[in-house]
Amino acid sequence: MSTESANPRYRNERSHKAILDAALKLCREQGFAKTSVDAIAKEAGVGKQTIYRWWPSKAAVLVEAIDRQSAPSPDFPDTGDVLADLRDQMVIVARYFQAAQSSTYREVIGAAQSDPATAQVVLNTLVRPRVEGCRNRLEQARRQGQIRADVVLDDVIELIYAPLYYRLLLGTRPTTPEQVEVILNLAFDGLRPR
Amino acid sequence: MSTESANPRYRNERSHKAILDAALKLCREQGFAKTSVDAIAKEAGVGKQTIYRWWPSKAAVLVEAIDRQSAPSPDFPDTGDVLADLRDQMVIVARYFQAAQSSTYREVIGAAQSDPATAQVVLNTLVRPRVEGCRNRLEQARRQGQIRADVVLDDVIELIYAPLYYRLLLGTRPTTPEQVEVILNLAFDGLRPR
Amino acid sequence: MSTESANPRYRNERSHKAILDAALKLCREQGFAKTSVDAIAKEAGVGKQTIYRWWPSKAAVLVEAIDRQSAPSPDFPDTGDVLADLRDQMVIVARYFQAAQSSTYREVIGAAQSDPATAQVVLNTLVRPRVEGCRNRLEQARRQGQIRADVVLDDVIELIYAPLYYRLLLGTRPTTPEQVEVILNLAFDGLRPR
Amino acid sequence: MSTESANPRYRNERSHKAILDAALKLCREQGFAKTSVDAIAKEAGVGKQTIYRWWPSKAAVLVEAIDRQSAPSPDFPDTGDVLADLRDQMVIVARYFQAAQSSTYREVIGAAQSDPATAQVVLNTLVRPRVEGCRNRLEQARRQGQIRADVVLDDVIELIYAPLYYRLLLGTRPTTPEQVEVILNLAFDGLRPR
DNA sequence: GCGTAATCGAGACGGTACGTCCCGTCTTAGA
DNA sequence: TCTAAGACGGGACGTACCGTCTCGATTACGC
Repeated sequence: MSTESANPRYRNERSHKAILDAALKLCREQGFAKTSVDAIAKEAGVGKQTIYRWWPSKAAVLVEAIDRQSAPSPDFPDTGDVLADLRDQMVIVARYFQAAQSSTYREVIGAAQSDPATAQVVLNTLVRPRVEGCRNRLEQARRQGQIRADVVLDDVIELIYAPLYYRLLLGTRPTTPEQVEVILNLAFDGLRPR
Repeated sequence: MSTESANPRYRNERSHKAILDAALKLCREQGFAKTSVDAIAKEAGVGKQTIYRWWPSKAAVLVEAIDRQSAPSPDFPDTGDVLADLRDQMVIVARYFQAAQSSTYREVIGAAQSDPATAQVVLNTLVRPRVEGCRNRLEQARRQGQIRADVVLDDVIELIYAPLYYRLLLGTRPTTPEQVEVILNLAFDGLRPR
Repeated sequence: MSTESANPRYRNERSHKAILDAALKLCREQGFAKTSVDAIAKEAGVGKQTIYRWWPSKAAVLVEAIDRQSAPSPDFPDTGDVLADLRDQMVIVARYFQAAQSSTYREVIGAAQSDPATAQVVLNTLVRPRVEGCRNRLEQARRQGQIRADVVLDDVIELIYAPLYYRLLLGTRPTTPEQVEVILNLAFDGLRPR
Repeated sequence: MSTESANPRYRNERSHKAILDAALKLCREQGFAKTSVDAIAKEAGVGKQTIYRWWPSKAAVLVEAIDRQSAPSPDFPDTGDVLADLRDQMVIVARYFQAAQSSTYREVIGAAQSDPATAQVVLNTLVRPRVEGCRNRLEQARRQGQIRADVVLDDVIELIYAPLYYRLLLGTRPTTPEQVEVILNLAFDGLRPR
């Protein structure tokens, strides 16, 4: 880990951008695991130290790059119909998980399993802000009586988003827009026979 | 990858067991990522070649070890009450995910994100057999009218197990028996206000 | 190498002194090889650029520092007895070579083996002026008939001083006042049996 | 430094030879200081670890290479005339010091100034065996009355060889066959006027 | 005493090399 | 004949310094 002082006053923005771009490009071409910090530095025309000065690990670089340039926006639609809004947003996520670029995201989450620092930054940078957006939207829906009043919203979020992550990370089946329909159907109407 | 012929006729069972034990022990002590094949071989008192002869990677060793000695059994209880049986089994899973030993499982799933071969073996050895047990139990429940007739069972399985994996792999909150209650409540009764 | 104009008019004497002191101090504490320019700059409370502005290399800094503050004076005693004067001066050198501080001198000569610029500055700053003093003294001695008339003085200087450097740089034996006696005895009387 | 066990039983002689050759070649081409261990490994078609397994440093590799393939033999001629034998052997040394290949030797001695381990290996491998040969020859000469009976032989060796090293390492003048004549003349006949 | 220009401390930068770790394969000697 | 031990070629790691550069801030000179 770096022992640098890293005063952001002196940060070179050109290099910063070049590193994020190079990291994403190399991961797209050969995967996160086969992308070395050396290679990112070389591709970005940057010294390796410059990477270690500003990020604690390769994974941290990619979390930032994914957050800025790859992952779906944390903004949540609001048309008044929570079911429709959830469907729209989840379909975006499902399509992102299906797309080639999501494999970097997948690998970064993989790396987080062995490195608490990476897990933190994944959670805080990639997951939390997007959960936040969803929670706000659900809060309003609950106020408007579109969902049960007695639920804990984070439980709801997990219930409907977790199946997408499950497929992404366990690779059981691809995530599809149809899956989103199924999830929302089951989640809203329940499993109990009527 | 090994190019050995690996005739199981010559397989030394003492070494086989020693390798699985050593692998689990070292992962418990220092994590999967910091456990090298060299170290497993040394700990098991075995040549490195012996490991590569029978498994394609460190992860594959641990998949087998976890399946045999660590993960919850694929057998599913059947008391006639599907909700109670699900709860019982899911609580076992939740407790396993909370326990220290699950971190090896977690890291192996992490490693699978960057290695399709590992992903395959995780899916086939660890996930599928346990999903199978659950699917059989749900099938009977559906026949008995305890859950809706129109659901696809794998979708149901994902709906209720995915939140446990979500917490395990994203680290949002610990998995607890209480979470199991919440999940089953939401999943069976639905989010829609009555 | 610096491309600065480095007009000495603007030279900050406080910094100049601080750099020489810091360099010597760090070399004393941890050796020349482990002393980095960064460390000298930090120790001296000076920017790195300030060092590179006035010296072409770390070695050059230390040559100046040694010349000013560490090495024996280039002045040569003259009592009329050349043998006694040589002995006195050589004993000073021998003692200096034995002292801890000489290890910086030793390492600088070592660095000069790989860098012609350093070799030049060592020769011109540290060696030549001291050889000069010795040559003048020998010249007078020869005029007074205290040594053979047909010798080339630089050959004599090498003959008697080289053994001290030999021990210093090859580390065969420590340089001692006794060694000085032996050298002068052999050099003046010759090896041939009488 | 290596923590390997380095059991010579398993040493690959082809690699051993390739490393020594590559090291000498690169030092000849670009100097010892600019020759990196990486470069030697690449040139030799060898992993870097294989170098660190058998030698503690780049300098140690070159000491062995120089001893085997570059430096004058430790064998000392014996024609019965010690002065002639010394002259012959010293001329070989003087010529070696003048030749381009000696610059590697020079730089290795330079590196030894900053690293006691290298100093040891230079002394034991390169210097001592050659001094030994000379001492034996001088011993015989003394027995035969060709040199004074009261001298310590190592002092004599230093007296006559040190000037060659002095010129080599301080770079005052090139070492030449003529210098050898001068040294022997001064050393045998002494500085005192007759 | 004022404006300009060079120096100053600080430290980021593109690079090179370091010495270590581990990979997966190959070799050796001995049971 | 198979195994443990471990050497091998190779690649990546994270660190230490190199010598240059870019910042504002300070300092010293000539007008």
